Amino acid sequence: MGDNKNTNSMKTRDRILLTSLDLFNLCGEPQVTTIDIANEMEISPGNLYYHFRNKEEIVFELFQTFERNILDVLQPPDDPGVEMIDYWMFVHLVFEKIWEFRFLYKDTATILERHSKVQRKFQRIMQRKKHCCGQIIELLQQSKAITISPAEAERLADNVVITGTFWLNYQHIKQLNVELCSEDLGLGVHQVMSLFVPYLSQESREMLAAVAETYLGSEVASMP
Amino acid sequence: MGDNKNTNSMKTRDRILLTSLDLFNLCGEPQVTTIDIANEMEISPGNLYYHFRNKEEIVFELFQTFERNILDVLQPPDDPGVEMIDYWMFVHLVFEKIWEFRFLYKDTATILERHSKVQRKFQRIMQRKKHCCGQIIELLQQSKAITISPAEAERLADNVVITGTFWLNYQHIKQLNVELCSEDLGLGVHQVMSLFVPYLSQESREMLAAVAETYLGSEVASMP
DNA sequence: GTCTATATAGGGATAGAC
DNA sequence: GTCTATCCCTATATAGAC
Repeated sequence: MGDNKNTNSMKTRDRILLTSLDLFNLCGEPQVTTIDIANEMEISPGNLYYHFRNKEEIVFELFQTFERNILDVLQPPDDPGVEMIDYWMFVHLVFEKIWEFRFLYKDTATILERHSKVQRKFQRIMQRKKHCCGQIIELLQQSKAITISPAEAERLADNVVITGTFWLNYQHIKQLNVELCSEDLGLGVHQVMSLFVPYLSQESREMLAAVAETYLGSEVASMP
Repeated sequence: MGDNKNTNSMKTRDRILLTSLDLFNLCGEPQVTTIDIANEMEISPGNLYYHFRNKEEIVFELFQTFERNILDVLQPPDDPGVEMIDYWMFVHLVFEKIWEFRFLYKDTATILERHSKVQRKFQRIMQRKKHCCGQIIELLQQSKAITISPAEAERLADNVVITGTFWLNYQHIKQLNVELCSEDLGLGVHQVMSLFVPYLSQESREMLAAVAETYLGSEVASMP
């Protein structure tokens, strides 16, 4: 039943949401029918339609949960004493939240096509990601950890968002047979952080390398 | 009828392929039915099924054309006298080919889901992109235009492929109302090239900036 | 709240005439 | 090669009993 605690004691409405999320993440939202969801839960399709007008509404509700969660996470560290490890953890949190709702990122086009409300919300999340990235660059610059021109900072922010948004898709195509799991997310974090590396001071670069070593360990050596 | 010359004098089979390509690119492959294709061409659905067993076969044939084309393009420049502009043009050619078959990149997951043959082929195209990128880094290093460690070169190559593969998706979400057109591809090329910038020598960096100026002109100023 | 049964619609695909 | 007619299947969604 995936990572979520989905027990029979829960309200049916919530169980539908959790089961849908699991199936969507596993098979892709377009592949999962309302019947599939009902079967998996061992309830009748009629029951499902008592709780939700249609499949769209399930997707929309899941998206709203995602939106609340990710906007919550997208508060970059801003203490004066932030270290490289804090940035790493921050990116990791974002990746974990995306992982939890990865079906939204697997078939984004198809899903956004249908609901213009979700379109704009998804767009705003990406803008927010970029804004966060800008703030982080600002911070790094203040602490002399990075040297970068405004124009390059703009390109860097876009590249961070692109890699942060599509790394899962990339990895999925790269290893079609191997099923990715949440333990592999560190590789994505590493990939994103690597975008900052050439701009970092020698000192910060070494600190980042140490963090990567800690969090990836041998994994980094076995990367394809 | 899009960019392709699709005239009534052509063989029906080829007209089906061109019309499908246009509709797929315009609306997304999952949204387009065989009926839509037949209607657009003003032939009967039965006629379409005379030429193709099913929709899958149309997609597969289009994919094969794309594969031949892109593998043809993915030969990085290797003359001793290559300049920054040659790399720019190379990336531009890749973007143009992807643009021509952009439906494959818009709903990749859904499309790959169905045909395991296409899966492996698409995977190989990405590997090839990365290989190309590696060769380019090698060349740049030989001509002293770039300084980069092997580990960083590996991350850079992945980032280049990610941005090269998903920039269209990114741009599409970013500007949902505005319809992207092939004239905007320069922005994607610029985004990819920006990944190399921090590693470039001062001289090469200035050359690249000049090329970008020429090919983007005022466009670069109006970027969001 | 939950079930069973069923209506509806749309897309994929075929048969057979021309 | 092309058309018309039609079939089948599957997914969505509803009605009404319990």
